[in-house]
Amino acid sequence: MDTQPLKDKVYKTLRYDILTGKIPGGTHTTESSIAKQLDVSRTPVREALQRLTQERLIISLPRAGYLIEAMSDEDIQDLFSARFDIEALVIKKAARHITVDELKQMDDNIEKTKVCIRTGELQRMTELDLEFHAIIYKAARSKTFYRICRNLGDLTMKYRHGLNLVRNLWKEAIENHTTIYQALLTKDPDKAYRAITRHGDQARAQLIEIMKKVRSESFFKNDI
Amino acid sequence: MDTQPLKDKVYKTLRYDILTGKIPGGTHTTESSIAKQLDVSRTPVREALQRLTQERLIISLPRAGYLIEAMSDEDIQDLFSARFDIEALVIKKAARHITVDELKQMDDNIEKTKVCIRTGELQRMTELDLEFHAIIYKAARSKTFYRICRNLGDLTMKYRHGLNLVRNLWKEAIENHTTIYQALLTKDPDKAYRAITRHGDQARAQLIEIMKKVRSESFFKNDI
DNA sequence: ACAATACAACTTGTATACAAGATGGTTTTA
DNA sequence: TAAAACCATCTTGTATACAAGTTGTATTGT
Repeated sequence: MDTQPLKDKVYKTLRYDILTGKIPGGTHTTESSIAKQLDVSRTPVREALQRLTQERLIISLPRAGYLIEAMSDEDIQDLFSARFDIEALVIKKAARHITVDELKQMDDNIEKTKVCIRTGELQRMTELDLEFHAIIYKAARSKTFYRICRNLGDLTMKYRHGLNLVRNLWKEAIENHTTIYQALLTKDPDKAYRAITRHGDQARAQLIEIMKKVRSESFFKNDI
Repeated sequence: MDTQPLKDKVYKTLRYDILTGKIPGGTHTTESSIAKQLDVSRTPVREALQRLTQERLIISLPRAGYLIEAMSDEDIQDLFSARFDIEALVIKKAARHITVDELKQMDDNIEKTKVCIRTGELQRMTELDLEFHAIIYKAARSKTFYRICRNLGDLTMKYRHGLNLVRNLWKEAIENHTTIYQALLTKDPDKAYRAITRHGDQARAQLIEIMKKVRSESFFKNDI
């Protein structure tokens, strides 16, 4: 589409680069430098940066540029906990409303993910994971929860990036997805609740593990 | 403060006017008209409008101005349900972490509200209500939940405006606040959970009642 | 009279010029 | 030599000019 406004292009570009870690947390940047890089004026860049600021992906330093948000370990854990707390709430609703068609979509999603694990398409796997959870959000039949969950899902994406490095963790995740799917098949809210809670607990444990590793690695690097 | 950027002033002004209903839902407006009214250029207005668009308070019509969001009854109920579902989750956490100082703040808040009910300061009552809930959000010790709850609280504010007209409803609300406070005093998560759930159910019932009234009134008006 | 086309008046989208504040280095003075 | 003041430079903040798209109306032709 040629008709897409520049500000949206800029927004999407920056957002993607931040969420995938291409622009690492802690990076300092300015409106002009981004404008120059993307060959547009400052105006669309300003608007994109403002949206990202509101989404808490970057921090505006008044008259001193912008900083790519780097959450503390504590904040990251808080984000993950909150996300799964809310998803646990949401899945109960989803269990009551989910349709056979949506269950079919989940099943397809799981099969596709299995293929991706074998072929090692990391990027695609992340997309499929987002999609899987989005099916649940949608099945809950609440616009408000859908919006909140999508937002949290996007935010966590940034910090889940380390997971891509460990093949094993994806296997665990897909097992959990299968369990969740089976629970939803029976339309039992409590069963689904337990399934997603386990998924969340494992994800959180993995996160802490990875954070430890990253921490110790960078510790060594800084020490040399 | 003279140092406050114009865009922030514009944002706050518009936001307040929308949330309090001074600018009614469904109103159509443009960047230029707002700029003229507030005697600033379009630039700060654009940025304010964009923030509000992201917050779902207004809708951007590409090259055709802006529309003040007017949620459907269904969406409003969804918003209220989601808000109290999440608050129920949050208050369990709050019950575990709340300090005596915060409990004192709640107590003060309740006393102040009682005074306001007698004097009939509607504006102040709304502020105190937001404050009461904010104490709970804060006591949950989760930045993520705090952010979500504040956002939902602000959004519901707009649609709670009808409540101001009915003195009786405020009395019910303050009774519920007292119950919640007492539950938190005992630091019993489940008791607190039950208290806020009741508060939510009543608020939702009141909302439906008021929506019916508004609906039938406007029905008559349109019928003449 | 009706339909189609063109134009005029809106709208937002984008670029740019300039204002104003903050920061850091350099120069000057004690 | 050290400290203070000033200025150059970099940042965002704001205004404005112009581009481009959309819509509705008026005019013209059939």
